[in-house]
Formats: sequence, structure tokens, C-alpha cells
Amino acid sequence: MEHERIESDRQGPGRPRSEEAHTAILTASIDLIRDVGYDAVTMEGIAARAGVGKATVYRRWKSREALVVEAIGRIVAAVPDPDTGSTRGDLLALMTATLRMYEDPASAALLSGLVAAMARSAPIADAVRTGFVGIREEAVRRVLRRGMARGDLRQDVDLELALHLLHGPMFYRFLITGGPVDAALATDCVDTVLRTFAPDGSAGEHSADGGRG
Amino acid sequence: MEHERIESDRQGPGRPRSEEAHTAILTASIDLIRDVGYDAVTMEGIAARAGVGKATVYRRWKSREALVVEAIGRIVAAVPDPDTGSTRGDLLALMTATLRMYEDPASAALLSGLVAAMARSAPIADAVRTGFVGIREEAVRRVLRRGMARGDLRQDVDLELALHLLHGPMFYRFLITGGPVDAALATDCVDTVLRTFAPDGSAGEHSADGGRG
Amino acid sequence: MEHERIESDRQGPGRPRSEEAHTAILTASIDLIRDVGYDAVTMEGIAARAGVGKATVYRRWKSREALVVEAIGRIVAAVPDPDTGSTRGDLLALMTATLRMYEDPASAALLSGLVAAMARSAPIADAVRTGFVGIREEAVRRVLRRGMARGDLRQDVDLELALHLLHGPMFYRFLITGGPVDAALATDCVDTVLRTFAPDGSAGEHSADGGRG
Amino acid sequence: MEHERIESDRQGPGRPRSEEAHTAILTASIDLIRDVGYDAVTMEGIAARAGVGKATVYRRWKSREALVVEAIGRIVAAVPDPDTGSTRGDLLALMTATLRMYEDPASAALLSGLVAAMARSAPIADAVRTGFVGIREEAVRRVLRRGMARGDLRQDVDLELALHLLHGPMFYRFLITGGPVDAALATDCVDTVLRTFAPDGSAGEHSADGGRG
DNA sequence: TCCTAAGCGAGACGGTACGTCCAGTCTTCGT
DNA sequence: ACGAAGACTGGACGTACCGTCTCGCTTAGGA
Repeated sequence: MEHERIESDRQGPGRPRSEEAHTAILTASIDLIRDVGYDAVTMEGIAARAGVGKATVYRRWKSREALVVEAIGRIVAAVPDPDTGSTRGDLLALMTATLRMYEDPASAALLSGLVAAMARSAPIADAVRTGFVGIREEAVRRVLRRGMARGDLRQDVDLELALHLLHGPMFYRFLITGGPVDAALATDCVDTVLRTFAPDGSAGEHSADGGRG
Repeated sequence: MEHERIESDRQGPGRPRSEEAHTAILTASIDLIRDVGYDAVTMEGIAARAGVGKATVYRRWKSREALVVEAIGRIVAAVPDPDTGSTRGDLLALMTATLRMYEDPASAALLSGLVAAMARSAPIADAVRTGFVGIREEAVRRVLRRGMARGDLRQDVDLELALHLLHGPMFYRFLITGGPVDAALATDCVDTVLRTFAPDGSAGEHSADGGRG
Repeated sequence: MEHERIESDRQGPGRPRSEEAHTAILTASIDLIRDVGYDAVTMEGIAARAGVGKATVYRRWKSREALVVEAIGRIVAAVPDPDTGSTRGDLLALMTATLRMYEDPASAALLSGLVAAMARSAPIADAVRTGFVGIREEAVRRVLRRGMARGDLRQDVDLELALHLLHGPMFYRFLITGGPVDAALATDCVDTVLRTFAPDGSAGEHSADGGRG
Repeated sequence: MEHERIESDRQGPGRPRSEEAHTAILTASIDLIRDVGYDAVTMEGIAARAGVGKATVYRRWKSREALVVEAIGRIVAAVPDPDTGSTRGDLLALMTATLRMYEDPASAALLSGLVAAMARSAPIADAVRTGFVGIREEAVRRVLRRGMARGDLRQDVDLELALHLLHGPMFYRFLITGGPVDAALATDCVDTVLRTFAPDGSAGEHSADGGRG
């Protein structure tokens, strides 16, 4: 998440960085994204709105993307670790959390910007993969492993394929088709995974219709 | 596609517009998107690379977006309309064509640039959707409808879901996880779709293993 | 004088440079030097005061120094070439003209600014020497040569020494002691020069008292 | 000389100021003037070169000028009080001491900077007048008064005019014409003063040629 | 032997100006 | 009336210093 965040954890010499300024900058960033849109957000504008010098912004984040990543990270960072008793319930809970990210305009704007940044910058891509995406993927893996242990799924589930089947379609719809990223799509993806990796003797237990109708 | 293109079809008085200049500008745009990415493309840079005055660019397109939209239209590559006899063969043929796009470094760079552009510009997003993506999706729909007619698939296939299950995972891997977009993934997706929408009496006809081993 | 001026005499293609902008920039520069002093003059301030973009300033002058040098050139006031019939009268006329420069608050402020600029910039110093000071010195030399020809002065007058004796004390008082730069001082300097370089047989013709009492 | 020096003579409670830091700052200042020139000297650079915090510099001097004045004061402070037996010898001794100041590059750079500072700051101007200039002027007055008592000069010497005739020309040459401030000029000035204020019966005792040839 | 006060190096703070780049518009000349 | 060339105003970029303000840490004198 802090992919380009300039770290300074240890308390070295010198005046410590102001947490006030930090917060003011992040708040200003979010406000500006919401007010004028991601493209119109400038470092100069953020500094001015936050009542902060430009150098204070650059001291903490090397780029606008890095800053916005952290800003929005404050909103969408929480990823649940659901335990509803059924694999289907757990997966739906995770997907619903992800849905909320797509549905919130600010988060969606950030996500678009992140993808644009990832397309051109390997470091940003890595950071987003490990920080932003990684924790969501790990949550999915946890649920799937629990499902295998529980017997809801086959023992040889291809975790990576399942992951792609769950996240890929929503991502594609969000970025490419521009259609609604809604509960129906999420449910379809979950049921597709459940059917694909259903235990041998129970094919059809979760029918595609069962999840929607 | 020509959403913001400034038209001038009628042959008024004075020197007619140079078709050379037109082409040079579009070519320069595509080259620059490939080389430096959409964000780093500037009108100034396009004009310079095309050996053209800035006013000449603005005279024809009123924004960078409008220009890029038209440039994209020029590179909508031909998409095959395979008829191998089986739905699985047809889908694999389509996916293989798409694969080649991801695998070719130049195409991949362009694709990244397009996504970045889409993320920042609704008109570009629309243009890419209807032009670039649309023809690929239509090819998939044709194959799926033929499969339904042929009896390879259920009669009530959710075309949109199928489409997302086919393209989403590859797209996600390409942009987000950065992993290999290869035949294995393509085959898994095809088989997932075939199983999900298999006719009622023939579940398991195409096993996931069968498509890979 | 145009030491760092960026030349563009030939009329190439493209929009010609605006003479309006040029004048506005120079005027703004002079005004600002007068108002806030050389050190406090900034390119940003000049551009703002002139109602001009910064790039327009930098397109014409590479540096603040280069700009100020040309601005100075514009204010090289006319220097009289008096011919009162006597060397003493001519010198007093020249010194009175110089006096007016010291006495006028605006000119004095500008002069201070120039000296400050000269102390920090060799190119500016050169420009002031040749453009501002030079013509005044040449006027003094003309009068002295005429005095030598007329027989008011010795034939071997050390022109440079005379020049320093005339201008040095007033300059010193203006900048260093801060005392009044008045007619009394000017007259004393003139008479000192006349006595120092009086023809051999006429020492004391112009007594120091004679010029004041 | 310590015009803006911040005093702290009394030994209050708390840690006393480090004489090491003091010396390091002054040394760093002189080194930097010599190395990069007065213009390029920054408080930040001085502190860094001295291995000292910026606050330590500002605690002692409130401006760059104040600091540099003291720094160079350590070199050029001494003014002789010559007694060679003749007024001419005494004046030449004083002027030679002043000459050395103009000839030393570091001192000359400081002098330029001081004039620039004086041109804009009354407090600095006053401080330089009373400190830097004052002690030199007082030395000249002492010598002239001794000359009057001795009978080398008239009893009604205009001390201020004499002072201006001695220092003005050198100062003018240094700042304005940029020519050499050398012994020849100094001697000419001294002899001009001696002739101007020679006792009534002894005009020409010190001819201009006598002082040079 | 602690306490208090002021010093210390370090470096972050809100700012200002730098010199560059590009946006989008506006002239000029030559074709 | 087009073309290219390039100047125009405007404004964001990322950097360097400004002079001030904390930090944690000495380093003294007085309690």
C-alpha cells in the first residue's frame, strides 16, 4: 500500500514529521479527488488546500499516485476475514467488500488511476500487487483452503484459477465494459467457482440458478 | 468513434487539408502511446513527432482524447471468426488470437496505454469499448450462439457472464498480477465456461483436467 | 549592453515577438528596481507586473541580470554637453546635472539598486560602466580637453585623475557617508580639479573660497 | 562592525555558547565567499560546511550580511595610526592600508557585498559607517589634525572635503570604473589634498610629479 | 546529585521563487 | 485559406533556500 511512501519509522534526529500535516494532506487529497476529479488534482492544489508547503508533500510521497494510493487506502484498506460457516457465504462476504470499492466513486477513481499508473510503472505495480491486491487475494485463499478442509471443495482446487475467476470478471467489467459491478455478477462468479471446484460427488449442489433466482 | 473529431467534408475554398499531415499525426500518436504511455503523450510532442504545427493538430481534433480515440480506431485489428466444428475449438481459436496480443510486447504496451487512457477519459473508454473490445466480444458471442444452436451449450447461456469469464481472468492476470497470460490460463477459462453452461445431461464432458493434461 | 540578450533579428516563420510585451517587461523591471530594490526583484514578479507569462520573459533574457542590463540601457538619460565659455562653468554645469540624479529620490533609489546589482554581477557592472557612467565620463573628458585647448588647464592634465576627483567624492558621500550630495560639494570638487591642473603661471586663480563664499 | 550581531555577554544559566561553533561558522563563511562567491553563499550552505545547525547560525547573527561582516572583520579590522614624521608619509601609510583591502579578493568581495547591503538597509549602512568606515575616517582626521598642528597644512582644512578627496576616487574606481585601485591613484589623491590644503606660502611644495616620478 | 535553562546537531515546517514544460490560442509568412 | 512555425498567457512541475520550530541530547550553574 505504501508503495512509494517514503518511510521514516525510526526516530532519527531532527524535528519529527507532523502527523497533523500528514492527515491534512491525505484529507485534502480525498476532498480534491471528490470535488474536481482525479485528473484535476495537482500537488500544488493539495498543498494549498492542506495549508502545507509543497516540500512537505514531496518529503512524504514521491508522486501524486503514491499520495492518492495512501489517501484512498485509508478508506478501502479493511478486508474482512469472514467465517459464515459455508464457503459460499464466506466468498460472497469477500466479494461484497470488494464490490463496495467499485461502487464508491472515490475508490473507483483511485482504482482507475492505480491501473493507469501500474501500466507504466513497475514499482507502482509491485506495490499495488503486494499491498492493495495481495491482502484481498490472501483473504480469498484463506477462505478457499478452509473450504477444502471443510469438504465444500475438492482437495486439488487451483487457487490461482479460482482467484482469477472471482476477481477477473468484475475487474473486466469495471475497466473495460463499464457495466455495473453488482451483486449479481459477484454471485455468478462465486457460483462458477463453487461448481468448477465442487467435490466429485456433489456436482450441481450449488446451481447457477440457485444463486440468482 | 469520431466523437470530438472536427469534420470538414465539404471542399471549401483555399488549400485543402493535407492527408499526409492527418496520417502523420495519427501515426505519431500511436507511436507515442506505445513508446512513452498515454500520460506522457502531449499535443506538443505529437505535433513535433509528426513534423506538424500544433495548430494543425488542434484544427482537426479539439483534444488529446479525441485524437487518441481516432488513432485507436486505426489499430483495431482483424479478429478471426473461427469455425472448427466444436465450440471448444472455436473458443480456443479466439482466445489464442487474444493471447497473441498479450504476448506481443508492442501490442501489450499499447494495451496498457489504452487502459490508462480509458481510466482517465470516458470518451476514450467508449471508443475502445465499441471499437477495440466490441469486435472481440461480438466474435465470442457468435461462437457461443453457434454452440447453443449446435447443442454444445445450454439454450439459456448468459452471454455476458460467459464473456466475462473468458476475458476477465486473462485481463486481470495481465494488468494486476502480472503473471503469464498463456495457453493454460486460456484453456482453463474456456473449460470453465463450457462446464458452467454445459447442457444439462452432459456435465463433466469437458473436464478441467482434460483440457490441460 | 545586450550581453545575454537572446537575439532574433531575422524575421523567420512563426509569430513575431511582441514589442508590447518587450516594453512592458522592461518597464516593469525598472519600476520594481525602483520600488523594492534589485535583490527583491524576481522574474516572477516582473512577469506578473508586466502582465506577461514567465516563459515570455525567459524567451528573451536568459537571466535577471541580462534583463536588468537592458532595462538600465533604456534609462541612460541624456547628458548635456555644456559650452559656457569657461571650463569652470562647463564643469559646474555637468556636475549640476549629475547632482540632480543624486537629489531625485527616484533616481537615487535606482542608482542604489544599480550599485547593488553591479556589486553582484560583472555583466551588469560592465553594462552600467559603458552605458550609464561612460557617457557621463566622456562629457567630462570633452570639457577638460576643451579647457586644455583653451588654456584654462595645463596641457598634461591627467584626465582619469580629474574624473575621479570630480565624481569620486560625490559618489562616496552618497553611498558611504550618506551626507548631502549638494552644490557645495560639487563646487569644491570642481575647484580642486581646477587648482590641481591649473596652468603653471596661474595657480590660485580659482580659489576654493572663491567658489563658495 | 557587529551591527546585527546578537549579543549574549552575560553568563546566564544554561549551556554556554560554543566558541568552536562560532569559529567554525566564521571560517566556513570566509571559505565559501572565497570558493563560490558572495552571491552563492547561503545560510544553509554555511551551516552545512561548518557542521552546525542552522539555528545556531541564526542565534548569533540575524542575517547573512551581519555574519559576513563579522567574518571579514576578522581580517580587515586593523587600521594603523601611523606617525612617520610627515603628513604626506602618514597619509600614504593610511592609504596603503586601505589599498590592501581593495586588493585582497576576499575583502573586495565583502566590500562589494557591504555596499549592496548598505544600498538597501539603513541599519547596515549605519553600522558600516560607524564601524567599518568610521575607524578609517577617524584615522585620517587624526593625521590631518596633526598636520595642521605641525604646520604642514592650513589651519582651516575642510576635513570632510579632504576625506572625500582621499577615499572617494579610490572607492569610485573600485565600484564604478572597475580600474586598478593602486598606489599611483592613492598617491595622486594624497598629493591633491596636500596641494589643496597647503599652507598659503608653500604651494607646490609637493608637486604631483614629485609623488610619482 | 538532581534541576533547570540554554546550548547543541538535525531536520521538518510553511513559504517564495526558481527555470522548465505544456495547454490551448493567436499571429506571422510562405504555398 | 491552408500549411509550418513559433510567440502568447497561464499554470503546474519538482527543487533550493528562506527563517522558524521542534526533537533528543549535552553542558553548565545553582539548589
